[in-house]
Amino acid sequence: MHILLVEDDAQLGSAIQRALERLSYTVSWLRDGRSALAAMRDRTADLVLLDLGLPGRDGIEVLVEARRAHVDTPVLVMTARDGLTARVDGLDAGADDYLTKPFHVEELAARIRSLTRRMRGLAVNRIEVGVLSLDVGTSEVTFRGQPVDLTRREFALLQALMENAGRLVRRESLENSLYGLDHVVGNNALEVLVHALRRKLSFETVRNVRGFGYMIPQDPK
Amino acid sequence: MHILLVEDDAQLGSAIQRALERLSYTVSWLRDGRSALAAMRDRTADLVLLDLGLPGRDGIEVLVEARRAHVDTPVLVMTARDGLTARVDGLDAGADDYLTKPFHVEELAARIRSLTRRMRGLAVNRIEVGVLSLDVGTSEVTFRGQPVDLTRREFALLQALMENAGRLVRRESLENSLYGLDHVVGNNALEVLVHALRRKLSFETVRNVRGFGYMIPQDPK
DNA sequence: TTCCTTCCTTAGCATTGTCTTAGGCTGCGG
DNA sequence: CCGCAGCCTAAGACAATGCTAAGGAAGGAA
Repeated sequence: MHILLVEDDAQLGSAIQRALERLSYTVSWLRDGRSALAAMRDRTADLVLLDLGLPGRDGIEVLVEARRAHVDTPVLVMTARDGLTARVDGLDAGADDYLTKPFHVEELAARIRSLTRRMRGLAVNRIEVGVLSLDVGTSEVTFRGQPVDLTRREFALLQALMENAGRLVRRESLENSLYGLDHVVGNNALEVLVHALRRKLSFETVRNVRGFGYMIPQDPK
Repeated sequence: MHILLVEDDAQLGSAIQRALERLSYTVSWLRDGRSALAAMRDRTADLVLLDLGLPGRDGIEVLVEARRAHVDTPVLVMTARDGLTARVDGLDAGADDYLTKPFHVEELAARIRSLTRRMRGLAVNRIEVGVLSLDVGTSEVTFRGQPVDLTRREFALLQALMENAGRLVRRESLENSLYGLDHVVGNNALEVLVHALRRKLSFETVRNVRGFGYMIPQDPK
């Protein structure tokens, strides 16, 4: 998964790059419109994160130009809070989603996941793993046919685990997708969260692999 | 089932066309108002998907013109503008439903299904959820048999919730359909609105799911 | 066994989300 | 020009949430 980040602000750019790399995306960071356009024409990226406040050439122009060249890579536009019309223009110009600065890394990660799901064709809003079912759209979860009330964090954790059902999800990877980079949380926050989730489902549902992380088996009980 | 898609943006247009064809609709894609109007006059389409941000001739004009020519094909309007104004303008001009960009394909599919059902005369413009009833055409709302006076925003909120009765509607999704992309609105505007609506109905009718959003149960009290 | 690391569990407290009221701006009709 | 309806922001109260801390249990290695 290769992400093209187009952002002129050094601080923000490097922060985003680090955050995304920690989520195990490959990130190419470009700082101006010209090289961004060139890179988009190469079509090597799977997704483009485009800042609209670029110096010189406007981000919108880059987008329009790329679309004109039939580059159909999904583009997620980032814009400052007051760029009101810019946002609308961005979508008209062919952006697939937008994000208003400032945003949380968690939010960005969610949008990226949603976009990649969408571009893989059939937008699957529902993840089913045995007796577990999770609807990303309505945030509803059922376990053995019964609806389960989860908090936001619990939901995010369950989603991350269910998206990788049957496979081990590394502790580090979970912490990154739940808390992002800017938030340094204590090292047992995740454990507490796992415990809360287990209590609401069952204790066998979430399995621990000592020293590595957690997983939900293909056929949870 | 033949759908007329009127959209000038190449990227979005082809995306929608592909998505709809995958759902086994027949799609004719037109890129400008003039040919759209001509096609509507032919009355060969069962449904029209009309983008309001057309170049040259405005989408609204196309719609008004078609209605004047007694073309009564159902029209679903797509817009990137402020949710409310576009909604009012569009519906005034004779649209049957609207959708704010960006939207998910499933959302579009749901609206299309609902529109075709409605035009088959099965369900009219009325949404009924238990003791709640809302008429999209006349903007009338009754609760426990009594008519209720709602403002435009309150109506829009209630409609969004009733269309998803029994399911949770994300806060973000509500904000998007109420305020469109012009998201400069403070973050508790929605809460104040919910409060106003609850006061006019009852406080148990609109349920909150902390951290996610709101919902109206299948059987509201 | 013994020691050390990792994980589980509970409790306490700071943060955040939501509800509610109040106040002010805007546009429209008398 | 005034009054009113509609809808926003601001601010305080209060409860849910999610963190840290801390002690105990369980796994793994010598």
